[in-house]
Amino acid sequence: MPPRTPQRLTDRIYKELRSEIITCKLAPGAPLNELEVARRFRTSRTPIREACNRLTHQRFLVSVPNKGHIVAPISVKDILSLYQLRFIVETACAESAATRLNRTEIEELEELLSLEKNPEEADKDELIEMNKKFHRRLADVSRNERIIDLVDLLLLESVRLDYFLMDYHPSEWTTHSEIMAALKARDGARARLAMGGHIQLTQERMSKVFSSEVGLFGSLKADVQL
Amino acid sequence: MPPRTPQRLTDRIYKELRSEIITCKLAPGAPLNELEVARRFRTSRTPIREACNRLTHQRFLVSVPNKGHIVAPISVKDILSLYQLRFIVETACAESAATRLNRTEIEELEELLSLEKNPEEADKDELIEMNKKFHRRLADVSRNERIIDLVDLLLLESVRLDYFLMDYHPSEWTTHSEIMAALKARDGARARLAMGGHIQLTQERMSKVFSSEVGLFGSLKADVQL
DNA sequence: TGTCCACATTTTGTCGACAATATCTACGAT
DNA sequence: ATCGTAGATATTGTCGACAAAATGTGGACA
Repeated sequence: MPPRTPQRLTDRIYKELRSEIITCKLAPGAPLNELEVARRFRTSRTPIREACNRLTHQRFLVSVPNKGHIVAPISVKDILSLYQLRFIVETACAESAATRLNRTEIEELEELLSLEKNPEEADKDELIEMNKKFHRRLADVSRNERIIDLVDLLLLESVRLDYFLMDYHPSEWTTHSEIMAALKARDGARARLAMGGHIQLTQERMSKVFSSEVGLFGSLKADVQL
Repeated sequence: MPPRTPQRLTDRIYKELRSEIITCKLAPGAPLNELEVARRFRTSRTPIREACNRLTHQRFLVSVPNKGHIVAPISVKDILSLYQLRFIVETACAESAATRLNRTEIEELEELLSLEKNPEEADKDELIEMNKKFHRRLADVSRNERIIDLVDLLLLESVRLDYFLMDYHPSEWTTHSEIMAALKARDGARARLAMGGHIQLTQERMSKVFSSEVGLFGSLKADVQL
């Protein structure tokens, strides 16, 4: 039998739209017309609607009943709440991972991070992807599907921020070396602290860049709420 | 103008179905036929489908493409993962709430808990509702919509467990007095510990009752995975 | 000139029908 | 007798059309 060709339109469109939102090909705040999207994908509105519903519940879209959808705006408040939740969940993941990772898994993680040995000359898209995978794998060891799905979603939102701020982004890079060291030392408390520091640092840079650079542009100012 | 009469069918049906699942009027593992539900609500399948999609993404249903939906089964693994996530998120909420609650809010919480002064003679439904409100309000003070929505969802799932195990449930009641005391003392660390203990205790009781009592019934055994 | 109302337009919400897919059953070949 | 297969059946996936709601526009009237 063929591997996996037949997929639901809904799923295909969902992934496609989500990807466009994450990479900011669909800009934050941009309106999304169902009929228009349907024409673009050459389908009826039904699969579009289902995809939009999913995206709305995952905060990639904002929908007003009987009015329409817009791509979720980005605000400092939003950035803060996102990283606050990541802090809470991922520090817990890091702590438990420290005692549960086996040698092979640790080696895999380290190999993954080899990209950031010289972050200056690495491709930004690759760094973003690597970062996502690293955090994702730490969530994986929880073996808790709820946690994995949650972290996955939060990481996707973070990636969207990465793409959104990429142009303004100074090429600073928050490394994972301290987390890695704590994991190798099998030190849960230290891993928790390292992860907490990592996320907090990332959040501070993100919100700083966002409020200082992006806030200056009038067209985007509407999305900024203090 | 009238307050808010006109509501989307989708929303109405979503809430209705969710409520039936939570109260176990729709039993775990029971199949859900779209056409059947549509006939029951006297609508077309469209609003049903949208409601089912939402319920699936919130883990109230399990859907297999081109096959159908069943009400999400309950397993010990599931109970553990639910309470593990609640532990992570709600301990953080309790800690920050301890320093952020004002006097009025503390009084409101205490009044809410007056029901459990003598839990033996209280109505079980009321206790369940009270418990949900208490945890929900602690999440509220985070002022973080992501956290609030997440806790809300996890609480709804917990309530479903309450209803499911209600018949087998010994009338033990895990009080909130220690949490309340820590909040009144404005002691964040203590509130975190108290909340952690509270959730862990609840989880232990839940999974014990589930595996010992429910596991004995053949019709339900299929849902139990270790 | 400003306000209000009716109508036209646009967009989402719902519907019934049909297509695609999976499951079940009966029949036939070995 | 068993396995495989072809057709029948049931259920979900997709579609195009219509209904309902919200918004925009123009004119009548004070």
